[in-house]
Amino acid sequence: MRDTDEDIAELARALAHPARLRILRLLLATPGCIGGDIVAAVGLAQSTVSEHLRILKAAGVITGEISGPRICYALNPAALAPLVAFIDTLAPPAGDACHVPDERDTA
Amino acid sequence: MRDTDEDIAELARALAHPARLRILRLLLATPGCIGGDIVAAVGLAQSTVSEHLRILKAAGVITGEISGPRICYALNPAALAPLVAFIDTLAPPAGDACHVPDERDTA
DNA sequence: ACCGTCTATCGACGATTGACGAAAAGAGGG
DNA sequence: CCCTCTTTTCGTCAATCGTCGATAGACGGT
Repeated sequence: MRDTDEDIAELARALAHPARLRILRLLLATPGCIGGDIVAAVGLAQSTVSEHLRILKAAGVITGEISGPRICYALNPAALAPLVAFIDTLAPPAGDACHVPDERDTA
Repeated sequence: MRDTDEDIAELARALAHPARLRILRLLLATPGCIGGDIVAAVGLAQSTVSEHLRILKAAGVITGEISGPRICYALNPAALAPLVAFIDTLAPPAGDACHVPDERDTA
């Protein structure tokens, strides 16, 4: 992770689609692992959902682990750090004391 | 602001381009107002930059105010709140204490 | 071994985005 | 009134995105 503009842009692009946001919410709301249930939930074709999953995985926002016949998708919120850091740079609101220590964010 | 998935996606899309990130950084680093200087900084055609500015303005991330012959662009970080809220929803485990309660955001 | 289920990948299509140059519109100054 | 400067808008082109159906690979159960 290099936190370049391209990296941040790719991260933002991963979030730049309602279907992907929905998938992330679904992943968040799901206690364990889900597979094809996502397809039914978002109401898109299986291949389309798989593509969105791939994009999210490529961006590092989620992780996929094979769990028998299914795949266990899990959120990886840490991957969003660069994007959050960028937004935080733009929006230094009242409470700057709420600074999450990111040891390798110094550069 | 309705904080729907589409709204958040549009917000994320506004950040989903290196040129726009660069413009935002530039706007942040600029003390006052800049106009065509942005064109030279990003190295794109003037019309292209204008288009990016339009997108950012449409997303509410920046505001444009006429200041004589030029236009004064300024950041509007508050517009990013829904996106930040969404990301915060995904990544709550670490520092949830850093929550800025916005009582009028509930509606 | 076979089948059913689940996921990933391929190829194709339409829609959208990003880029440019050219031209038009708005605001001041001579 | 005309001129200049700055920004926006228009038309066009290539590239990418989002979607789908169909297909292929992997795994567990019968």
